[in-house]
Amino acid sequence: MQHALSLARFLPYRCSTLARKISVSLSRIYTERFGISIPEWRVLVTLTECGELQAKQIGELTSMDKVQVSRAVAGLQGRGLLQRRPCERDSRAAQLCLSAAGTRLYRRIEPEALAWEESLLAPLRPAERETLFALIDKLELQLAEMPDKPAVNKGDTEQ
Amino acid sequence: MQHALSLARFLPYRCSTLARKISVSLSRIYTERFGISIPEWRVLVTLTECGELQAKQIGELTSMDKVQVSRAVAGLQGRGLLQRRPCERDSRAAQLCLSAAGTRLYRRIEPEALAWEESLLAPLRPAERETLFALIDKLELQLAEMPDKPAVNKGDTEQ
DNA sequence: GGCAACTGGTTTCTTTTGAAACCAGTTGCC
DNA sequence: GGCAACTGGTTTCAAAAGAAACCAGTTGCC
Repeated sequence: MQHALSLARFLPYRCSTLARKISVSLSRIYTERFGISIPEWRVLVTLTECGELQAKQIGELTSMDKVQVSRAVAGLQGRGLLQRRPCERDSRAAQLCLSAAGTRLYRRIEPEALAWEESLLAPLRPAERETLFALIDKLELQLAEMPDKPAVNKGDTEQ
Repeated sequence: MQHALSLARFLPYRCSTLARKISVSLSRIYTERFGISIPEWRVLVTLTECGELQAKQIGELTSMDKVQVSRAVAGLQGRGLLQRRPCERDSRAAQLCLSAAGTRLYRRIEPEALAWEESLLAPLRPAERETLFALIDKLELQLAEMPDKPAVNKGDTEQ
């Protein structure tokens, strides 16, 4: 049969193993030496980028669900890397930002993370890098528009 | 600072979230309706492709470790989808292949999986698809060659 | 033959992840 | 005001993943 499925040419497989290998290799930089998990790392990046955010916003920006964000925030706060300030508009929520120690830690990790990424992207010319990100953008966009598959979802218990 | 890290342009993040979204969406096809996990699915594909293999070979072909393979194989065998035959050359190992039921099941899932992939790749022209796989190949190759430890080489990375 | 090192594969234990229940506070509506 | 529906965030519980111990069989070497 002419279009038999082969893992080597099956995008979900290729994408998944590539992502896993990248994660494992990169996360050594902040996991082994600084004890930062991947979700915690994402929170660090996002708070550095945006300054002060609520947990929900972090979730939206990082594509993590609220449980992951909650745990990452708790972890960072427990080590004094993050501060929470009550939100006056809504007392359920809190405004989160990095502490001085958190910012210092981030400054130490960031250049190494960027250098690692650079060494991964080394074999790609600038145009190829653009193409890569553009293709990822297209795929994400397409995913968002694809019907969420089989039968219709009934009770939407999303809260 | 000119090259501040932003998640949206950080390949590890983009790749990881893309892979996760793809997996979640695709795996519904075989998880919800057929009770097949992702590792089990990979074993199905690989055995269909190769006929008869030992667990170790499956692991190499699918980038899964031996624990994952062992569990997936046990799961499939438990449902009569896979047969194991003792290997005469080495009685520790077993020759694995799909049973008739396993092959039938696979034949039902495969076209749906391919159709799903096709709908994901729909916005990409053939040349773009080639480019995408070529880029993934390059990145995997580069990953394999990168030192596995955070050896810090500042600034260099030219070439 | 016999012993040590090794390998294919499974099991056990711990950590991680995700789903759903939950709590506290807010909003909308009468 | 008061009640119901909702939302931000945490906790609890169960499934999944990974590391390391383990078992049984094989290989190499004396």
